Amino acid sequence: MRLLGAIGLFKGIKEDELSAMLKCLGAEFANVKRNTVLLLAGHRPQRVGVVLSGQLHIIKEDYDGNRTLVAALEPGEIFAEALCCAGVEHSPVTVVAETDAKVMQIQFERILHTCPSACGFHTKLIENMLGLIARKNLLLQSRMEMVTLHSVREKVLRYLGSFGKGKTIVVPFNREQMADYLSVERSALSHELAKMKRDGLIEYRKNEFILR
Amino acid sequence: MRLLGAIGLFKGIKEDELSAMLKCLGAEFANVKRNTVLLLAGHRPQRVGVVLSGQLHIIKEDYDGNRTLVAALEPGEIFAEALCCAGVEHSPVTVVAETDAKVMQIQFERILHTCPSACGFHTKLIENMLGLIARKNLLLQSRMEMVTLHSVREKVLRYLGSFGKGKTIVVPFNREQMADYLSVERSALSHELAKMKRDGLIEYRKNEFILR
DNA sequence: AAAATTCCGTGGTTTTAACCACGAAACAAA
DNA sequence: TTTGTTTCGTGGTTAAAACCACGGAATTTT
Repeated sequence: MRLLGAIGLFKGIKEDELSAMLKCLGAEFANVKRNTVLLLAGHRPQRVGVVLSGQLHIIKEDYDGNRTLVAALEPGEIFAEALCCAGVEHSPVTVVAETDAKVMQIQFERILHTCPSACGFHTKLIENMLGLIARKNLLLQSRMEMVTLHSVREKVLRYLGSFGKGKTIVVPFNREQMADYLSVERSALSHELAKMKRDGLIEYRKNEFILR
Repeated sequence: MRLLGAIGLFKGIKEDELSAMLKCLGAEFANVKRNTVLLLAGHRPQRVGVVLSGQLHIIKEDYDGNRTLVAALEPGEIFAEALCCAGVEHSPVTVVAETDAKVMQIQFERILHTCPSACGFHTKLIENMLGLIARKNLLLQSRMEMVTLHSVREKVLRYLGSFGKGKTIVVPFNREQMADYLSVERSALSHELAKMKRDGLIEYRKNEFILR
């Protein structure tokens, strides 16, 4: 369980406190097979999940039946935390194991409400959760600003600009993913990048960019 | 201060506890003139604000100097809470009074960390804050899903669909605002709405819609 | 009621991005 | 090395949305 210490949710909690805490929180560990459903759309999210190994997918089923991938979760990431904190009754998404995986799940109630023995880590845990969700908030906010720009060029400039000018930027995406992130079509992105290079605005090779 | 009891942040806190709590939190009240800056971009957000009267604007200054309005805050709304919770050092936005206004500001530290006298409302307050931010999160998430759809029609269907089918939907926007929200151009939205009416998908008069 | 202002729909034009198809490069596997 | 597979750029076409301009309806102000 070396991983646990590195998870944002548990930041600042001493290694030797961890196991007592997990017991107090009613943490459950599960080795799940591919395609196991960890949270079903429509149900009430009551547990915060932590991915320990493998990959989970967050799936949204449209009103007319077609599925879209909302996110892919890697080890160390957590899920259902915002749903729990918001107190939603019916989850809008399904969480399913994309590969065989190991998952930890914690009763949300036990995080929030101090236990009879008033363990010291509750406040820290809540503070961490608050920080995580707030940061996700800001990320969503800034992505929204980017996505709502009105041209591919603006989006690219904003995106690269967020890293800073002049220096080499290693974008953590391939073209397809970058296009998704900016919410444009892949080939349209390629076209625009080529134009911007011609116009002397940027240079790039693969996923390394320099903003002039 | 009747308003305070109705604010999400203070939900569940008894009326008669409120004033003691505010003292404990170091709440400061201010009557500010139009154009007063309440939080300056680049500075460290340390206080959570509550609008008591008037209107505030959240402004973002682009790298190249042009200002955009991120949000307009009405009485009862709070601001800077996500920034504080995320622990950001330099605010990306400025908050400024658009009209003369009355504002309450609370030291974030005092919300988070229980005071020496261990007032009982801290946990409740933090729980409320967590809920507010988590819900904002989900809102952003679902708006993102809408905004990233690839046609005006899809956006409209998704938006109206979120209210439900068959019944009369009173959209809380005029056309311009609705277009902004969907991130499309106003006249393009009008065009598409007209087409959708012709196609028998929707009916509408002004901001009242029915999704068939 | 008249005047002014805001809001909305609509036709027409232009610009842009989506879409499609394909080939070369990069990379991985055999 | 050959083969297969994924990734990316690019030309050409089509579809869609942005943009513009205007007029009438609706609303507010005087």
